[in-house]
Amino acid sequence: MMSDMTQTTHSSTSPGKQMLSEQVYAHLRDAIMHGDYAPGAALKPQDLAKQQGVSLAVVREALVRVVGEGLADRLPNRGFAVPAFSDRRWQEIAEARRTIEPVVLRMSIEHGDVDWEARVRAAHHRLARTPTHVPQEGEYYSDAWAEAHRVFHRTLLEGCGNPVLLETFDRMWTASELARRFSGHRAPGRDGAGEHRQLEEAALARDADTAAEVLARHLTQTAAELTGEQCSRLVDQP
Amino acid sequence: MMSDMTQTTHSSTSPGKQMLSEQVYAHLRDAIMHGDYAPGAALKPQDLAKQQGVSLAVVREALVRVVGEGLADRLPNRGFAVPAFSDRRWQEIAEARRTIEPVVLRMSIEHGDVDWEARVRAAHHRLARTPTHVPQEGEYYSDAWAEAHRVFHRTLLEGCGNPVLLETFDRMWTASELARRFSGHRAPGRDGAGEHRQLEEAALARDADTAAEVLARHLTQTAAELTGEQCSRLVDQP
DNA sequence: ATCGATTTGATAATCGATTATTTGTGTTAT
DNA sequence: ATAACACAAATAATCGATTATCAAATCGAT
Repeated sequence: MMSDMTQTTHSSTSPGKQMLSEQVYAHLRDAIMHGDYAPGAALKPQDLAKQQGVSLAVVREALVRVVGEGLADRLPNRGFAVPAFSDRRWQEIAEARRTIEPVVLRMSIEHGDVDWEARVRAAHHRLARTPTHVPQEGEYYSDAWAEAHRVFHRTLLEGCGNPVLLETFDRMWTASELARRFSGHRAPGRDGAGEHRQLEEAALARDADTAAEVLARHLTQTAAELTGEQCSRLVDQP
Repeated sequence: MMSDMTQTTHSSTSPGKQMLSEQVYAHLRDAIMHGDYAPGAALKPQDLAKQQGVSLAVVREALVRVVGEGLADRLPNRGFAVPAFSDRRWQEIAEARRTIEPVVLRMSIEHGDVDWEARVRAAHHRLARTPTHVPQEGEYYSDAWAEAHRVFHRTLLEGCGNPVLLETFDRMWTASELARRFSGHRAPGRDGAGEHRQLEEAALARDADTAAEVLARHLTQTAAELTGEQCSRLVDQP
């Protein structure tokens, strides 16, 4: 793909002249989250350095950051590797989300202002209008939908106004998406769109109880899908 | 079996051969948490490298990790620095803990087994028997007590059996301790020991409601002390 | 032939030096 | 006197090469 090798282009606006390690880090992060590497695959600094046209040091720095975010494992003296999520690991992540996110959602609904309401509406609109799949882009959810999905769930919680809690959400969402990506899961038959609409409605109606309950069910069902893979054990959601 | 012929370069203590970056990271982490650096102080890679007798690369790697854990800030092209916590930042951390920890404590009390009960007893015993202050060690809580305190609170939650939730606790505890260290707070007049005993009793009695309530109050009061204290000694940092 | 010790190839970890950026200082023109 | 510019010192970021370590392949003895 296109790699911005431009050295100190101080003219253009967007591409920016950030630190090299930042670019490499972002690239690595996106690649892992996109599923470009198989679970358990080794992330060899030398290959990455050559491939990105940078030195070992910057690759190593990026890798350390990636490990810090849980997007890679570090085997002592054996280099870095894409984490291989076990079924148990996925369950733990899902349980953590079920434990924390409903509580934060309650706080968000209590504290959120009008601007938050508007952003929730906007995020849901974008999510609902984004196609979940695009044929050209592979078998999994489209990148655009995955991002809209993340933004919607995050926006729902942003009313809490607490950066620490939102950062916790970010970490868990990242881990959750990575595990989902590796679960080899396909689009479920369940009505995700309906659940999202319910969430939006309850949030805007300031109905914290309903919203928290819907979110908990939403997360429970998402987890059930992935672990009980071949299960046609359908969801009770009308 | 191969005997330990590998005599590390100059390491005196037994455990021996870790990665250099790991040692430097641990040292840096402890130093920051101990308050060896003033809030906002610059962490100069060159100085640290010389001081630790290692190369810039390992220091840089350690610094990146430290930044990832929130124990340092990274100013682009301006190096690393100890974070300067604002009053607002501290409030946010405290609120996040009040939001999450009681919920996890409930889960812990529901799921914890007998081994967990034993560990809670042990942790509380150690905490109660450790002096909060030692004259020689400065004006703040003793290192031993701080560690016992952390272990007690963590053990209380460990019954939940979810590493993801415990990792969340670890991050928040670290941030909380760092902020507390920088708040310039002294020993409060409140009965912290009594609260801890209440927590232990409620947990072992499997009284989730009481335990969660006591924990929430404990965290609220801890936060109130620090922010209240700062009214007398003002902090100008925005 | 199998088990164990040893060599070997690959690569992770580290280092010393180079380049690029920022900050502070001094100079000059308005 | 002030502000803008240019220069200089400090240091952050990066690079190329070296050393240490591990895993697989090889060899030898029972």
